[in-house]
Amino acid sequence: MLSSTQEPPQRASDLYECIYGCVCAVPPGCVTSYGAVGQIIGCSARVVGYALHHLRHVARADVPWQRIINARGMISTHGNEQRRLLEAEGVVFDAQGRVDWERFGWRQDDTGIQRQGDTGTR
DNA sequence: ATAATGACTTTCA
DNA sequence: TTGAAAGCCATTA
Repeated sequence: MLSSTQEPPQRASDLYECIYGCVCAVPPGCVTSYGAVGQIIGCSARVVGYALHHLRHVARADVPWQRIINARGMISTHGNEQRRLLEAEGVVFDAQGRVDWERFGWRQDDTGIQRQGDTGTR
């Protein structure tokens, strides 16, 4: 698999594996959003969040759940703690506690920057 | 089987 | 600009 970081989900449990695979595919020092992963694997953002939350129920230290933040580039829950971990990864937060998608916003097709003048201000 | 929940997203006021 | 409500889909009870 050259680029397929995850395979099509055959079952609900496999769907979680897809999500974990996609999260694991995120390089260190980068962040992505729930919706982004949801679009990549083909499910809603809520499911991604639910899957990541399920990580607490299982031992999945291999999954950098910290790199997954909400669409606004901010952290919803466990803010301060997760933010500290991301900073340890090399991610920088601005005064508003937001991350610059221009620099850290990772996508499956990060082979090039393809964003369109989005300054990150939504 | 149905109902409720949830680490989200987007839109309207 | 910020704030609140609805929509979304899978999991769990």
